[in-house]
Formats: sequence, structure tokens, C-alpha cells
Amino acid sequence: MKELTSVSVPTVRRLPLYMAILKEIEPTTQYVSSTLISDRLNLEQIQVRKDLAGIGVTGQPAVGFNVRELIEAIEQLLGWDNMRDAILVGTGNLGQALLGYDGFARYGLNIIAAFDSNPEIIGMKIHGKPVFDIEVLSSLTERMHIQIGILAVPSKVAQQVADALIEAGIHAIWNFTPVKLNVNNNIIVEQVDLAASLAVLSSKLKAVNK
Amino acid sequence: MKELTSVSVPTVRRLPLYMAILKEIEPTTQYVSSTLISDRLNLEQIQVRKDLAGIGVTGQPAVGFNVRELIEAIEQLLGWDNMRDAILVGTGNLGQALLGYDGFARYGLNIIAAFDSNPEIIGMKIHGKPVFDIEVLSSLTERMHIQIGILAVPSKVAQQVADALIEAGIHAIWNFTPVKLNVNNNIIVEQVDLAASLAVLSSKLKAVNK
DNA sequence: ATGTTATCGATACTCTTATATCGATAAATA
DNA sequence: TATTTATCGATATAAGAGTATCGATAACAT
Repeated sequence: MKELTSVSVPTVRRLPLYMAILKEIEPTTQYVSSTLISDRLNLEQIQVRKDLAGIGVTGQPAVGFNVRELIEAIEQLLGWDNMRDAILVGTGNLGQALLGYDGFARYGLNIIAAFDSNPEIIGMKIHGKPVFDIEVLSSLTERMHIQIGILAVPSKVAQQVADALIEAGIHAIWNFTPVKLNVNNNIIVEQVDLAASLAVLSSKLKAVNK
Repeated sequence: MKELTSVSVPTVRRLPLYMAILKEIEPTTQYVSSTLISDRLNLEQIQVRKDLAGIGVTGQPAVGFNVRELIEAIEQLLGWDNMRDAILVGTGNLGQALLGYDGFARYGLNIIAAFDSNPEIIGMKIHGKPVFDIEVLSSLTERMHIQIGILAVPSKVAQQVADALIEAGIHAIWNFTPVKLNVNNNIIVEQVDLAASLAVLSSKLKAVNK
């Protein structure tokens, strides 16, 4: 169970899918084949096998992969084995929804607080999480060594708030705005681009309709 | 302005980014260069140019692309030129947030109603949108010829609700669950996979930290 | 008027990702 | 015990996406 080169992004994106299946079958199954996983996900068998090889686990010909071993390897690679604290900026619709989503814990993410600039919201709690003034961002992040910032602010201020996050010591930004952020390349940015996703849906629908 | 082959998904995903810039400069600018766009988005100049060529617009050497023409081509390709109606299923945290997000209008999407199975919510309005019983799904979708369904239900029932959506005549599913849906290939599925996105962020952070 | 520069289109190349093939292994079956 | 079958690893091939190069064009500056 060693990792030689870094795992590709497409592979990493599929790992949570594999994980869901593995967790489901774990109680009753000791070995799993790449075929079983690929069938359930409508993927190619060889793609699953290559992904698993990529994360450093080896299977046994004619037998399959050890389920427990796979789970541990993926958990370790994704950091789901120990919790990471994060803060969220922007308590609009989306920000509030993310604060209330209890599924992140399963993925090792713990949002400990939110920040906003609206005086009417500062000091309140949303889904049990305190909302602080964006101005005091760094006091919390630095004291608690927070590395992850979730960006859920309006587009117009996205870049500016991102800069503030980095200034406050954040290393990784989960960007829910449709803005391509301009940051140093030592900062990790992962974007959830709803506009892009909708564009794909929409263009495919358009292509079918005519 | 003709489209020869279908535009690639990566290209489509970048179009909204281009659009934001085009809309911004439109009032004051008639021609735009691929360099200007690429600089503002930290992309390669040639990638922008190839994308624009891909959607069927031609520029003028030494001059650039006509801004108005670009906007119209992209709007047409993405279907932003005329509104599409959609329904949403699942009024948990995420569902409610999507109902309240007013930015979709800009992308030609209009959520006209929500559906849920919880009797306490059925009959209410969320962000001004009515919530109906999931059981009466088809009566609305068929009457109004709705093509797009937004799936924001718990993972356990995702496949089952997707089947119900298709049964009710939905052609395209915007899937916010982390479940890989199993559908006929005449049905369009576009997934917003937060688990996958978080996995990428998390693995990159893990790689940096050691 | 002439040269320089920014720009595009077309073609070629590289890199990453996905898929196919084949021999080896061990379980299950005849 | 022999044969079939499902499975893996390794290597090779194909497909897709990104990037580089070069000649042509027209605006701008000299």
C-alpha cells in the first residue's frame, strides 16, 4: 500500500463513489472485484481497476481486492480518517445551506463558524454555527490553524474575500462562486461551478431538442 | 456562425466565464481579443481562441471578435436566450437554498415549483415557490411540458426519485446527490458532485501538508 | 508610406486519460 | 484431477484536450 506518483484528479473524483459501495458491502463481504464496482456505477471495469492500482492497493488475481484495505487506503488518501476544520464566508442562501448540511462530517469536514459583513447577521447562529464579522477573520483562523475556507459570497466580492482568506492564513479555498479566482499557485482552489454545470445540462438539452 | 460538430464539455463549462466578461465589457467595447479574455481568467490565449472557434464564431485577424456576436452565439448555444422552466425535488437544506437562489434567472433557468414527501412542508411556500406532494409530480410536469428536474433528495431515495422524474416526462436531471444515477442514455444527467469536489480539495491539501 | 505589433486561423504536436489485449493466477466446476 | 471461469497486473493502443508554431491580416506608430 504505497503511493508512487500522485493520483490523477479524475481518479480522485471517483473515489467517493467507490467508497459508498465499499461501505455498503463491508459488513458482509471480504473481497470485491473491480467488475462488481464498475457494474454498479456504469463504468468500465478496467477504469476501476486502474484507479485502485493508482491509489496503491494491489488485488489478487482471480480473487479481487480486500474491502477493508481499500476503504483504509481511500480514507487515508482523502483525509476522511481525521476531521478537518473549516470556516465559511458568506451567509446567503447557499452559505446557509452549506452550514446546515450535516453530510460533510462523513467526508471529514467540520465547519466551525461562518463570517459575514452584514451587521444584522453577525452575532447570530445559523444551524448552530456562530456568525462572526468578516473583519475578525484572521483572529479565528490563526488561533485555530484553520486551513480550509469555503467561499459562498456574491460574485462581485469573491476575489476580494478570497484575498482576505489567504491573508488570514487559509491554504485551500472551496469556491462556490462562479468566479475564477486569481491566487498564487501555492493556494489550493477547488471550484463548484454551478453555472458551468448548468451550461453543460442546458447545451445538451438544446442539442437533443432540435 | 454555424456549428459543425458538437462542442466539447470542457469548452461548454468555460463559456459562462467568458460570458461574464463579455457582458461586462459590452457597453463600452465592440471588439475583444482572446488575449484579453485569457488574461482575465488566467487561461491560455490559445485555449480561449480555440473555444470560440469551436462554438462557430470567427474573429478577424489583428482585430478580434465582435463582442455582440460572441454573446449571441453563447446565449444561443447555452439556451440562455429563452427561459426554461424546471421543477425541484427535495426541500432539505440544499433544495431550499436552490429555491432561494435568484441567480438562475441569469442562466435562463426558472424553478416554478418544488416537490417533497413530507406532509408538513407540502402546501407551503419556500422563497415564494409552492411545494407540492411528490405523488402529483406528473400532473404538473406533463401539463406544463417541464423538461428539467433538479434532484436534491437524500442519497437513499435518489435513484427512486430519478425514476419517478423520468416517468413524469423529465428529460434532463440536474443531480445534486452524490449518487451515480442509472438511467437510459436518452436521459441527460448532469451531476454536481460535492463529495467529488471535496475529495479533490482534500487530497491536494493532504499532499501539500506532508 | 513603411515598419512594427497584435491578432486570428490552420496545422502539428504533446500530454493526459480512457480503453483494449494478453498472460498469469486461483477459485469453482465437471 | 482436469477444465473452465473470473479475476488481476502489465503493456500497448486510442481518444481527447491542451499547447505550440507559423503564415496572413490589419491596426497603429514612426
